[in-house]
Amino acid sequence: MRVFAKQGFYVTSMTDIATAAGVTKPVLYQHFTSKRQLYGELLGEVGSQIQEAITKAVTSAGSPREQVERGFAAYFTFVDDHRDAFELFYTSGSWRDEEFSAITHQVENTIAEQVAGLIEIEGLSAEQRRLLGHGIVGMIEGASTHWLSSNAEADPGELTRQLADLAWRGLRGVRPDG
Amino acid sequence: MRVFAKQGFYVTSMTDIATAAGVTKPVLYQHFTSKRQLYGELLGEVGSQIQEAITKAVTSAGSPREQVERGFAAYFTFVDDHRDAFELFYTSGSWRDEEFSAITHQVENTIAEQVAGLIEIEGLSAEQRRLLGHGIVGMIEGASTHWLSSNAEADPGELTRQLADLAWRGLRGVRPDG
DNA sequence: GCGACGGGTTACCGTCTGGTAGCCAGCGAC
DNA sequence: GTCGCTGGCTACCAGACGGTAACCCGTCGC
Repeated sequence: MRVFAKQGFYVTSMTDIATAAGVTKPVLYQHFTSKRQLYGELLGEVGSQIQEAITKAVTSAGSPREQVERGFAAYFTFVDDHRDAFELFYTSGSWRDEEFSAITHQVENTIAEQVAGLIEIEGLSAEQRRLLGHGIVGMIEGASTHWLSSNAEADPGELTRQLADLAWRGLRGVRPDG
Repeated sequence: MRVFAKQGFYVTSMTDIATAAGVTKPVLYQHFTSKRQLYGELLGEVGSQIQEAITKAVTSAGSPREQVERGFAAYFTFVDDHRDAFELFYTSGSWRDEEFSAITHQVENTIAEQVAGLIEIEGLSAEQRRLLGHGIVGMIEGASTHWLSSNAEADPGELTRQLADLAWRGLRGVRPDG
C-alpha cells in the first residue's frame, strides 16, 4: 500500500513491493497471482473501508444536516488516519483503467447517491441529484487532497465544520468558526 | 492528446502516438526530445487554456455571485468543447509524478485562489479560504467527470445553473430550474 | 552423521518500450 | 540519364519489468 500510494501503479515494480515487505518476488507470487490482482485487491479493500466508514456514520445520524456533518467527519477522519489508503484510492492514477476505475467509481457513486438523497428540494430529477452528489464528493476529495499536500495542521474536526458548512450553506454561508 | 487522454501516460507508447498522427516514431522525435517532454508540453498547453478561459470569464463579471456563475460557465463550456483536453488534464493519472503534478497543481491553486477571494465572510484565515477554494475546484472537477462519464445530455448552461447554485447557496439552496 | 523436505532466493526468460542509426526512395539539377 | 541530396522509414539496441524455473540452505527425523 505504502509504495503503491507513493509511486503509483505503473512506476511501482513488484521488486519494489517485495523489498518494502522484506521478502523477494517469488514469495509475493505465492500470495498474489499477478501485479494487477494485487493492486485490485488492495483497491477494493480500501474502497470497502471508506464506504463502510461513511455509511456507518451517516446511518447513525438523524437530520439531513447532521448526516452531512457526520459523513464529512467520517471521511476526513478516514483520510487523516489512513493517509496512504486515501492516496492510493484517489491519486492512484488508474482512472484510465477499466477494471480499476470500476472499483473507485462504484464507491464514488454510492456516496454520491447517499448525498443525493439528502437534498430536500423538490423538482430535481434523479440524474440532477446524482450530479450534485458527485459535486459534493468531488468537493470532499479536492479539499482532502489539498489538505494533505499543503501540510496544514488543521484537524479533521475543523475541516469538517468548514466543509460541511460550505456544502450545506454555500459560499455565502460559511462562518468563521463553530 | 486524444490517445494520451484515452489511455493515460504509461500505457500510451510513442508508437501509438506516431500512428495516430499518421507518421512514424523518428518523425515524432524531430519535434519532441522525449516522451515526457511531449506530455509535459501538452499538459502545460491545456493548463494555460483552462486558466485563461476562467480568468477571462471571471474578470468580465461584476458581483462575486456573477463571478462564480461566469467562472463555472467557462469551466463547463471548456470541458464540453475540449473533452480530450479535460480528460488529459484531470484523469491523466500523473499526480504521483513530481514534474507533471506541478503543472496541474499550479492551475488548481490559481483557480482555488480566485475562488477564495470571492468569499466575503470575515474571520477566515488565508489558508482556510484556500482550503474552501480547493473544495469548490474539486466540486467542479467531480461534477465534470461524472457529467462526461454518464453521457448525460445536460448542456453546459444547465450544469452551470445547478452547480453554481450549489456552490453559492449550498445543498439547501438549490432550486429546480432557473 | 546423513538424507529428505520445504521455503526462499538467485538467476533467468520473453516481451515491450523509449530512443537511435542507417538505409532507401523520390525529386531536382545538370 | 545520372548523380546527389533530403526526409522519412525500417530495423535495431539497451534496459526494465512481469513472471517463473531451478537451485540452495537450514531444519528435522532417524
